[in-house]
Parts: sequence; structure tokens; C-alpha cells
Amino acid sequence: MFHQIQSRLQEEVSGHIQTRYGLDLAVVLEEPSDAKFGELALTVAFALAKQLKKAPRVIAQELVDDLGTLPGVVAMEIAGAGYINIRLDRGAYAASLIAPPAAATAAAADKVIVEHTNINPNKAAHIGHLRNSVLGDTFVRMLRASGQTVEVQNYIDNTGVQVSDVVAGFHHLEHKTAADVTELAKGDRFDYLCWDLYARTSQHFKDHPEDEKAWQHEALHAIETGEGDLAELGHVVADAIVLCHLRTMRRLGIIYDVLPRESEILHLQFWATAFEQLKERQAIYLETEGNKKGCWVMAGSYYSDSDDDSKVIVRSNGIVTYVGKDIAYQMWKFGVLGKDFHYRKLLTEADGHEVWVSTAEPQPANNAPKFGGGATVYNVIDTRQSYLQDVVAAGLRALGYTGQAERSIHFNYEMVALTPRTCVELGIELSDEDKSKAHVQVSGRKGLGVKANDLLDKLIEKALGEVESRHADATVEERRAVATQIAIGALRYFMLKFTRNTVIAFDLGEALAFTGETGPYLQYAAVRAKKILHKLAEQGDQLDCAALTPEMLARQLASDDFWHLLMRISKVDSAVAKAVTAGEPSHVARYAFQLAQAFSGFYDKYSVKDEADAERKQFLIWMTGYFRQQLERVAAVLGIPLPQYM
RNA sequence: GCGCCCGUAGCUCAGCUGGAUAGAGCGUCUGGCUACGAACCAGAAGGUCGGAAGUUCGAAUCUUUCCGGGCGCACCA
Repeated sequence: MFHQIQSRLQEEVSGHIQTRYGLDLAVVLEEPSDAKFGELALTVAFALAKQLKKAPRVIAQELVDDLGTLPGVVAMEIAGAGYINIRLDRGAYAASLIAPPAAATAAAADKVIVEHTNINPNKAAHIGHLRNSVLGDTFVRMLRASGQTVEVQNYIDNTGVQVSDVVAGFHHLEHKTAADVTELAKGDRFDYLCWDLYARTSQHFKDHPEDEKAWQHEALHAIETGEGDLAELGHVVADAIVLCHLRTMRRLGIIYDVLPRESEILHLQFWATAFEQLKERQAIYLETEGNKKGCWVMAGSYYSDSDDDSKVIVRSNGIVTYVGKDIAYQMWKFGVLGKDFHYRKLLTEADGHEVWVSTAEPQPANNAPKFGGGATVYNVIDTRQSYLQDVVAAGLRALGYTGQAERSIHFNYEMVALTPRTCVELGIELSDEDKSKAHVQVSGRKGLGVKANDLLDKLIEKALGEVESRHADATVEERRAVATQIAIGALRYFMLKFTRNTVIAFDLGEALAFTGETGPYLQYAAVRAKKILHKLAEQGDQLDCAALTPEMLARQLASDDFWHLLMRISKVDSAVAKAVTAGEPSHVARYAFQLAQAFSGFYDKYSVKDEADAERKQFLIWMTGYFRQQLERVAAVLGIPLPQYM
């Protein structure tokens, strides 16, 4: 509602300036730093002053006089050097919240594709992966809450070196066959087993460098041709680990629509098709001299300022690089490749949501949805891969798909590192150099890191202790369910509270916190609001909707305290919209915390149940219900579940 | 060497396209539970926004430069 008023006023003022002064200015209606200045403020007088060569205050006065009375606005005041502060009609505003005009928000026709998670299927997920998935999933929720149609993709690199290293490890170090590993994969901690094996294999390569190339070549070749026991081993490992990852993410409420796999990109010759287009449009050329002789390369001018750099797309041995495959995949996402995968239903989530996976062979009619063909594509990938993402976008541009290149958005974020203190707590040995650093990088090769499942288990265990101390009477299952919700809330909020370009120095103590700016703080506020409503219902106090007249609301909202609270509560849509524009999920998290803070203050200051004044009591009941409703909405956008009690 | 990011309170971080006295959380110190359950609330202390110069009505925010940190710059993914 606030959002609508803001944009409506923005248009009116902007239109007025257009007709009155003939100037096309970007009018900004900002929210004043201090609530005493009103609800909205205009600073255009400053910008106009420059162009019209008049004092800002004089222009502000002109604007106020000309604009006259605007609907929903009770006052426009000139303040400071030339600010125009706008005060809204409190009663009318509140009334509009109760009966919002039916805004027909037709779902957007254009599809937005968000690709996230993308974990190499060779070991357990760690906290770095968690940041990717939580950011991606929350952004998806934000887009959907804003009425966008979104498709969630989780790309599976099931044919890469990372998988082949684990295959080599099983084969050479463990002497296991595909059949043996199939048995092992039935265990519920197969991803942990592979985590250790991957670290051991990496260590073996360090100690015996001569084995590295040979083993990798052998395994990669087998996987690529799809023949023999090693190829089978690769399938078993990747498929089983993908299911482990899906299970891990499901614990956090993260699910996907489709899993496009690299094996299908290879077998369906996506690359060959893309290669033809790239050659035909001369986006790449065959290098005839220098150290890249025999390679198909893309000129550096496509993706950077310098011309002397070029990027190898096809190696001199004829094998395409990762970037090449990614260009083909990106083309498919936009529907400009001219090819599609076949699909098979992988599984159905508890809520009935179907998850599909790509296949090379045509499937019998299975009603697979139409995937790909997005209008905008967000790739959630950490910032270290910016260079490669630039090359992918450059590939589209070189092919003439300039619009698609512009709508290829690298949703980048900084890495998650560990504080030295946390490494010590986890028993990870550090070099003297690492000990002096602010943070230490997670390394899958070294087996260094915090596994996602371990962290969540630790959080549940800790939450369980808190729940048990407060609700000894509840059943074990119930306490566990509540503790799990608290743990999820804590974890998701922790991953979201930082802006994307902040390196998270992961500290176990901070991540385990349930007080202060945390998910549980938000959950607690929502639980308390619900509790009030329960108590009222018990003693027969109901909200009388007929009592909530604009006049009654205006009387109650004459209190600045109530009015400021109401402003805060009513800005969920505004906060989400702004966060989508900024591409910053942390903004939603911050708003949610502020909303919870507002409620905690309200809770402490006013006693709804014992309010003596009948009208005020009705008003407080309404405020409490509205608080709860908005807390629920914003928690859902953040993917934070709300427990029954805490 | 080139490119990108960061440097704000003791610690961890916000600060929207430059806007009105720079904000949170944690930690520290004072208070507040015969309760709509304190996983909470009220209050206090704590900052030359890395340094310098510039742009302008106005700079934590933009420009330049220096200092200090991180990450990229493969015929790996």
C-alpha cells in the first residue's frame, strides 16, 4: 500500500514538473531519516534550483502552492534548505490497509530463470554452497512475491574433474567396483564418505603427481564415452550425491524445478550446435600462431577493454572448455539454441511439487513442463567467477544476442570463509600464516570446511536444549519439530543478513546465536503476536471489523507512536520491491528484523488483553493481527518457518 | 603487472540512485518478569566513516591519488 502511494505521488509530481517547467526530472520520493519530518520527502527543489537559477526554498514554495491538495495527503511542509515534507492522511491510510483496492496483479508472461546451488556432485554440501542456495532461493521467493513467473534450475556438472577424482579414488585407492559403490551409496551418509575420499584422492595427487593426469584422463575419458565400469561408477556417484544435496537443501525449504545435467549437454551435442553458430557468425576464430595455435578462441575485445587477450573456447585437441559448454547452456536458457533436453520426473516433493531432470533419450509422453526459454536469466555464482561469466555474456553478444547478453545477470556474491577461531573449534589444523589471517578459505580438496548438514544438526541440537528448558511438557516429536524450525530460521537469516559483496567470515558462535539480529528473534515476535490473539480468543475478545471506521482509526493514530508502528508494518511490499530492484535479499532480512523489533516494542509497551478503553482495545487487536499477518508474509519471503511456540 | 571488491563504534555489519543530528546486533555498564512466557524491553558509554586532495548548496556515498586487505587474470571447472 505504501509502495503504491509512493509511486502514485511520484508520477503526479513528475508530471507536474514536466508541464510547469518543461523539465524531465527523475523525481525521488524518499523516506525521511526522521519520522518527525513526515512519511515522504521531496528533494527535487534542489535539482530544479540549479536549472532554474532560483533559490530551492522559493521553488519548493511554488511546488507546494501549485500542487494544491493531493489525495491521501494532509500536509506538505517546506523544511530546511528546500525539502518538501509530505504527511499522509492517517485514518484514510489505515482504512486502505484494511480494505485494499483489488489490485489485479496478473502474473507476468515473461519467465525469469534463476539458476542456483550447482554443487559439484562429488561430496557433501558445505556452508559456501549454503550461501549460494539460500541467496538464490530467497531471491526466487522475492521475485514470486512480486508477481514474477520464475523457473528454478540447478545445474549438475556430473562429468567434470571433481566427479572423476572421486571415481579414481574409489577405483585406485579403494579398489571398489560400480556394484560395490552402489551398495555404499545406499548408506545415508554417502556424501560424507565421498567428502573424505575426495580429500584423500587430492592428497594422493599431491604426493604422487605422476598419477594425477593419468587417473584423471582415464576416468574422464570413461565418463565421456559412457562405457565401462568407471563410467558406471561416475553415474552412481553423481546420481547418489545429487540426491544427498537435494535432501540437504530440502531441510532448508529449498527446492528446484529442473536439473539440467552436463552429461546431456554433451550427449545431445548442445555444444556442436552452439559451435556452428559461433563459427558462422565469426564470434570465434581458429588461432594460427602463438601459444594458442590450433585453438578456437574468442577475441578479448568482446569481454574486456584490452584486445591483446583472448579466451580459448575449444582446445587444440578439439575438446571444448567449460566456458564453451556454458555458452551453449546459456543459449538454451534463452531459447535461442534451437535444441532442447528430454526430461524425466526425478521425484515429487511432499507438497506435490515435481522435480525434473534432463535425459538424453526421448521419454514416453510424460507431460514434462516446458523448461528454458527465459526472458531474463540470473546465475547465482560466486564472485570469483565473474571473469568467466563475462565471457559467457560476451559469447551471446558476439552471436548477436545483445538483448539476451544484457539480461544475463551474474547474481554474484562473496565467498564464505572460516574464522581461525572456528577452525580451532572444529579441530582443523592451520598453518602459522593462516592463524594470523582474519579468515581462512574453505577448501573441498583439503576437506576443510563446515558441512551444511553438520551445521544444521548443531543448530537443532542447541535449539532443542532451549525448547526443552521451556516446554518440558511437550512431546519429543513436537519439541524436535519446533527446534528444527528455529534452526532453519537461524541458519537462513544468518546467510541473508550480510550484503552479497561482503565476505562472510564464518564464526560458529555467531551462527549459533538465537538472540539479537537473528532468525529466532523474528520468529519469537511472530509467536508472541499469535499468542496474544490466542489469549484474546480464549477470553472471548473478537475483532469487530465494523468498529474499524476511518474516524476511529484516525483517532487512535493521532498517537505518533501508533502511527510510526503502522508505517513500519505496512511496508512489506515496498521493502520486497526495493530489494528486488537492488538485487539484495539482505534488504528484506533487515526489514523483517526491524518489523520484529517494532513488534517487540509494541508488545512490551501495550497490553492488548488488559486494555480498559473499548475502542483502543479494538485498535490494539487489529494492530496485533496486522503485525502477525505481515510478519508471516515477510518470513515466507525469507523462507523462515514460524513455530507454534518457542 | 592488469582487472574487480573491501576499509564505518572494542567486535561483526547496515547506510537505498549524494540529502536534514552517521545506525543495528554482539560485547561492556544501569535498570525491568506475582508474565498477552525475559529467545524480550528501556537506558548509558563508545565513531577524525583508512589518509590526502577535488567536484557542490550538501560527500560515508561521486572523481583522483596514496596506504592497507581480499579475489580474479589456464588449452581446470
